[in-house]
Amino acid sequence: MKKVERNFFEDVYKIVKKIPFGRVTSYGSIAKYIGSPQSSRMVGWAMNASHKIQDIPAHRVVNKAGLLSGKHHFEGTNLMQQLLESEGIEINKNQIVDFSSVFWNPSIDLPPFKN
DNA sequence: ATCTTGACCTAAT
DNA sequence: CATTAGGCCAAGA
Repeated sequence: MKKVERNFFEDVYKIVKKIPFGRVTSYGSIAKYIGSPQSSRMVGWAMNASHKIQDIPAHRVVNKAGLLSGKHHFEGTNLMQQLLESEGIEINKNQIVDFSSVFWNPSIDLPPFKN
């Protein structure tokens, strides 16, 4: 058995994979769902490491303000925005339009924290 | 082993 | 409104 990633990262990946099409969520919400509401930075780190993993729609994860804080980590300058727009999400100035409508809260849509 | 940085969030000043 | 500080955990130098 090989444990390349910590349990924390795996949990993050699981949730990110479960983000529905055309929806987005925030780092903090994921962290909170896992049980560490103040470990949102780690979610970002998990995303940073997710570039080598497939099935990780990191473009669907933004910050709490609906700002594409991680767009600079994608290829090009606006790949993240294009991916989101291709899912029907409007973006203006790196900020998701009507963020509340497309926001997807794992704590609500998914069952309570279970491993 | 220590120190710094990081795709964050909240609260305080 | 801008800035600071605290918190969380991991990876790189």
